[in-house]
Amino acid sequence: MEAVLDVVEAIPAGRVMTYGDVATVVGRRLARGGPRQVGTALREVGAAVPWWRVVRSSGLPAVHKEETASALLRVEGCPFVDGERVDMRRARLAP
DNA sequence: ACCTTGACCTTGG
DNA sequence: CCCAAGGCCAAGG
Repeated sequence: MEAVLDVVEAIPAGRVMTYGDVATVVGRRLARGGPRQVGTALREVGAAVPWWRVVRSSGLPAVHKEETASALLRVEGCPFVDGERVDMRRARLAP
């Protein structure tokens, strides 16, 4: 869980990573519950980490604060498509 | 100890 | 592209 936060903090502005990717990078050892636990961890820590740089595999931001998230991402210069989904091909940080 | 919930993912219609 | 089903597992009641 500690590792998860590190990874998220390491995401550069304007880039994003999916929950699944984070779980993969961290490894099954620490991200035991897969993507779900990543989300849970972020919820616990609150605004201490740039959680808005973590999006779903579909490219849409997290469900509860999608407005805020997309806004912040736009400010950071993250590429979008259709005006809402993140352009994964460019913004996705390689695992 | 059991049950429910949930910032999700993948696969198959 | 949209929907449903199954899997995953930590936390909280």
